Amino acid sequence: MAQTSAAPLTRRQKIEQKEHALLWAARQMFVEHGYDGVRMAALAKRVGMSEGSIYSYFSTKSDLMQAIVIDFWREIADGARASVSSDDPPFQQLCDLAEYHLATVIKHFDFLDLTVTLRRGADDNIVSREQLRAYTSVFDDIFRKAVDCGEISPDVVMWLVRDTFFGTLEYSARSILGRRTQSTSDMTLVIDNLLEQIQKSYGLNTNGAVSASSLEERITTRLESVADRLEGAMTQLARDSNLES
Amino acid sequence: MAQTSAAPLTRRQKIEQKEHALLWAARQMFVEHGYDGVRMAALAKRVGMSEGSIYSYFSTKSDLMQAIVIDFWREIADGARASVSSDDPPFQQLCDLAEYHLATVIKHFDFLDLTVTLRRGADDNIVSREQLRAYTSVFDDIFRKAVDCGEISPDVVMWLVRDTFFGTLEYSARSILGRRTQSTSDMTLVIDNLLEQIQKSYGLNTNGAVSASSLEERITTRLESVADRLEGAMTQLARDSNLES
Amino acid sequence: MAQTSAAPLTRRQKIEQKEHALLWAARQMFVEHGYDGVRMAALAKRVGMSEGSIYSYFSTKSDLMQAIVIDFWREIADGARASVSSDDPPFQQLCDLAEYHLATVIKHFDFLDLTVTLRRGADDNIVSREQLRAYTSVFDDIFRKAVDCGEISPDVVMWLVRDTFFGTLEYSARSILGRRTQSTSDMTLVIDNLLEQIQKSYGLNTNGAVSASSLEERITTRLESVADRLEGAMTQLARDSNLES
Amino acid sequence: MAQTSAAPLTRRQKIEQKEHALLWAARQMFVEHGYDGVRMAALAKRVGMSEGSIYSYFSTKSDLMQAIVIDFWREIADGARASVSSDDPPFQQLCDLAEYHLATVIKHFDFLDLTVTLRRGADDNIVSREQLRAYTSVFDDIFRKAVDCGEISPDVVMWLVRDTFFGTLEYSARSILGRRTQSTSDMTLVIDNLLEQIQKSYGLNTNGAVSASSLEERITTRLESVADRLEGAMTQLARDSNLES
DNA sequence: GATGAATGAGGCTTCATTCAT
DNA sequence: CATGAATGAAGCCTCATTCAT
Repeated sequence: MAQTSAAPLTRRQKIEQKEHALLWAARQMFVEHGYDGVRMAALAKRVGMSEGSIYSYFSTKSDLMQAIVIDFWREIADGARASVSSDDPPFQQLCDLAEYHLATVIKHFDFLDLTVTLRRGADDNIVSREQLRAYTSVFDDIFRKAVDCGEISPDVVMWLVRDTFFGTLEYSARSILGRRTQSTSDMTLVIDNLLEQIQKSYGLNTNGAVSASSLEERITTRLESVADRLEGAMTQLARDSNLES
Repeated sequence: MAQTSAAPLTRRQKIEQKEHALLWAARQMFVEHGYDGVRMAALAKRVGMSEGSIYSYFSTKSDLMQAIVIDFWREIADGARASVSSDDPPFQQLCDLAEYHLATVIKHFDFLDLTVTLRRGADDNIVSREQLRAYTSVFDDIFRKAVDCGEISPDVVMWLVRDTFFGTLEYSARSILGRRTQSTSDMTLVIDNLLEQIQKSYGLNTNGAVSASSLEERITTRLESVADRLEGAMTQLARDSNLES
Repeated sequence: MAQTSAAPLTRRQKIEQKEHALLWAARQMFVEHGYDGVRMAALAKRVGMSEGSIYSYFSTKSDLMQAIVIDFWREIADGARASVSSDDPPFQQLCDLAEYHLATVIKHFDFLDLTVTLRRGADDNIVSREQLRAYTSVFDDIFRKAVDCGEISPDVVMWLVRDTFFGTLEYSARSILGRRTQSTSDMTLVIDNLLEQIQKSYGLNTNGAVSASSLEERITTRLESVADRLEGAMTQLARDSNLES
Repeated sequence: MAQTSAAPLTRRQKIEQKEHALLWAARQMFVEHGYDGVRMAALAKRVGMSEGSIYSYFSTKSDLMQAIVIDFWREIADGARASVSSDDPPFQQLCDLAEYHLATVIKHFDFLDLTVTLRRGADDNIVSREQLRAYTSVFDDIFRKAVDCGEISPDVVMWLVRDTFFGTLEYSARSILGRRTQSTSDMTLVIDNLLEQIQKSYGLNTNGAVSASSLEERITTRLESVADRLEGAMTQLARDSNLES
């Protein structure tokens, strides 16, 4: 805003602009033709650069891809966070997140597919697990809040629900895309069904079976949470040690 | 019949034997290095054939891959069918199927991943959707029986449950594999949780058999899981430390 | 005739029969697909032999081709000799030979072309010059007789006439084949023209026999030719118009 | 302009220079070893490029060959036109053309042979008939002029003479090359003989036999010429009609 | 003898990356 | 700094010929 319309910020800005164009064009091409289906020469022509220039932005085809993927995940992670309003009750937030996730997976299916494809790049792991974790943490935060609010029983194992949540949505997305026509009502159906299930199975306000969980149960749950933290700490420790070498 | 057990079945049998060996070796290599990562020359050397010979069995690298995938799906579809005994009540069958599926997905994760990768093979669709349908039909059959038996409400939309079923299991498999160590108790946890959810959400008799599983039993399972993970993390830590030397 | 109908002359005869079938099938395939376009495997299937068997008749693909070519040349050389009756005056014989040659070149053009192709087989000269000489000797014999008879001046250089003779006919064949439609009157035209030229240029008796052919006869021939060509052009035009639909 | 004569014309010129070298080297090798006998690797080494570089000039081995052939025909067609001086009487021009053609065919015999070989390239017609027509048109032009000048009888069918002309020369070239030694006197002999024949058979100024052609003869000839034009017009019409679709 | 599976040496072509201009 | 021609290492596949059965 401090910048008047005609003021050309040569240098840095121009460069970032080009990098952006490059990333965007590359992303489209990768989705369309697959990683191996894109030739650097074709990409260069598409963005109006020379092949050599691309290499001044990203030193490798694989690097370029990685940058795209990172951007993508940051983008949809932000979207996920934005899709829920922290004022709503956690359950509503979960519902919003589900809606966002399903819609996103369907919209960017090809790209996600490509992403998966590249988790197998033998030599160089283009897509890391970190990016995924950043995304799922949105769910985790809401979930923990739900527990705090008493909407969900504290002895529910989070990862079980998380896996059900994302697993069901992802598979449903594939299933929906497999059909001839994608009706939004199918999406609504999936989300309602999923949330209802979670509500019935783990919710507190219903007089469900889970509420009968005994004291012992709670004890083990706590133990588990301790184990979680311990494990996390240890893993971190191990990783740090490795990186030093 | 004129031929005793140990007799050499010249000609045809020998060839089938070789084809089998070829398929097997190729499968291993594809899983290990990915489709594009496998060079026909390397494969030839691995099975002890010449490059040219491979082409008398499969006229194309892509053909070979396709044969492998078809075999694989037939194999696990058969396994799925065999994993359930039709005498059991449908819910038990679903439980058995879940167990089989989760175990299978975990065991053959790399291969399945590869399979997904190839669904994007632009020009030639190496992996068809038919094979998948043949597999999921096992679930459908059981589900329908469950409805007939009155174990599941007749107004439940089958594909919703199917997507939840496979989606949860698949994602859980990824999640489990993502951890340093795979404990069988985690798998049990996932399956119990899934089935319980289905039971609660779609079952007709609320006081179902599964929920009757004794509290002690479940506590034990949880404890085992916690112990497993701690142990795993520690082992991993130790191993990592060693690598530094 | 020494051989009764049902008497199977096993061994030698059967073999020669097979060799004949092989040569014939190979010839057809070579003409159709060119030397390099024929795979020994395909040939084997076509004649109903195994690949290995072929090699017991001809130790090399190139050998096989050579045998075919030799047979071919012997065949048409015999045909050439048969096309002229030694009772006729030499000039008439030359005329018959020309007719035979032009017809033969047109009929077997593809094969002759193939033959030429192989004269360039760098390492192994599949088609030798001997075969050609055996063929052209038919011309030479007649020519010499013509000189002896006094029909042709003794101081004419034979090879000059021979080259004119075969050269004109071969090129004309190409030229005729290049047209949309092949009319026989074109062939007659070419032959008459050629012989008349030879007559005029090298003949001794100016008022030779050929020139004695009645005027009416020649006019008729010309008219036929004109009609043929007009008809051909029209047919072609009609056909082309149809293709537009 | 700022660039002196000897200055290096970087970029484009250098490339064209390389392309030229490539074409030339390839031509030599193709003539020497035949189309299939030339390996791209060997060619690359010969011109001092890398294999890959060749493909940035010609996207295919076949393309390369085609370019060579086109160049060749343009070259000799130009040569043919240059070999005759339009000031000379047509007959002299024909004589010069014959000399040029015979010398050219002998000089480039191997290449022409190769050219013929490739007219049979099953899938892709490497050598088109157009190129040949462009060449023979030189003859046609002179011939028509000769008719106009009254050197040749107007009722002579042009293609008959054309076929005799080129056919005789080509065959003679083969014949001369077949001999141990190529004497120029043989070439002179062939040309003199050919021209004399044409002179005697079709020339007007001699009191040859042709001049005796009766009135009827002339009538048919005229008819023929009419047919020629009609045919030409029709063919053209047909071609045009097709191109419209 | 007949068979046809096996061989294995290349052939053409592609393409990420570099580097002289 | 940008350019884009050059590189060159493989990759997949073909096919005449052999030889164990």
